[in-house]
Amino acid sequence: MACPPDPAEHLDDPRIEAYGMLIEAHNELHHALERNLDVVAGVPVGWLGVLIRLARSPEQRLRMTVLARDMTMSTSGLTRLVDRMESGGVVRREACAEDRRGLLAVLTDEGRQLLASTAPCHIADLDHLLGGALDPDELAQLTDLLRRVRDHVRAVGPPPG
Amino acid sequence: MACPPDPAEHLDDPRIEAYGMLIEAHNELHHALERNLDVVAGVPVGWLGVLIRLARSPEQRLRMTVLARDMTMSTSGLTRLVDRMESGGVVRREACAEDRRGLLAVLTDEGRQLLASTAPCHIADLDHLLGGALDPDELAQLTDLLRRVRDHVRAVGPPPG
DNA sequence: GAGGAGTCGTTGCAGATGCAACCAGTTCTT
DNA sequence: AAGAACTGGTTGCATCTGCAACGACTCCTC
Repeated sequence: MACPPDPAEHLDDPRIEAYGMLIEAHNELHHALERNLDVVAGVPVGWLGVLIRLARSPEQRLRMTVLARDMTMSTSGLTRLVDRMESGGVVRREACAEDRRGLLAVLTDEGRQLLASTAPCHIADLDHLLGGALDPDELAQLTDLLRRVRDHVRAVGPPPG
Repeated sequence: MACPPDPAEHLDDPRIEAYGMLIEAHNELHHALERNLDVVAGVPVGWLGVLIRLARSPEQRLRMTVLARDMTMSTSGLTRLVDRMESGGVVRREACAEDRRGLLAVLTDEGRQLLASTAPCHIADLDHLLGGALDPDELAQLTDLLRRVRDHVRAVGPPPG
């Protein structure tokens, strides 16, 4: 009930705490993965995200726009990322047959090779970091909760352009 | 069992999926909050993080280093962030009595005021975005799982410098 | 108490990101 | 079928970030 010296009135709100944890868990995990993967393979984690998504897609190719949405980044951000990866030879841009505006990011042989050589390391890191904290059931729970948050936010507000 | 055209062998690993969801939920939420808060108040979300942490601390002040750790960012990143916030008049740097190397980031009256005026909006956004996706029990579950991930990663690997 | 190792915070620098503006191509309207 | 409205992707620009290197200070060791 203090007045001037207590601006922390509603600041222990469970939603604020949840969001804080989301940021902190994300950042800690990101930094740890980035550092390790960079040391052993010299590959940024973002590249893996693209490589994995392409590898999972039919024909190992995806439209720039949908790849940007999948990566939850802006199209301009994805343009630069694909630029770098194309310079690195792991993806290639291909014209889109049905829509002459469109471009497809395509996994190259070199990209498949890079993915094959780094994925085991990435999974081992992830197992070390996530598997060490949560058992498989809890991990599945976490994934489910996060998916629902993601889907709801996507449904409510539009993504960045 | 395909050979050349199936690089997606172990790519549906639950740990990869969990990490992907963490990134996507984080990014979607971050963008949505940022856009809205920027429109209504012109304040970056990162500022709120600092303001909230300071407001919750005794004397509304925190050492730069511990603030950086709390924010899960590098000390150099925090230096610049506090620079900007100090220019904006919402925090102030104070010398540390016990350690003459150290500095304390201190919440100013203006900072308290900014927090008071933006926190309700922030909480409303969060309620809209998180509360719309998860009920209170699930939110608490999510927070708990994320906290365990954060703590484990922190314990295993050192933070960035 | 002198010297070396370690910590605190800042700065130069390079890299990555988003927004706004833009051109090319598509689709809707009339 | 012509023009308006829209979508897909790239670019200029500003911002934010982390790492490495640095000076200031502290603490431990001898």
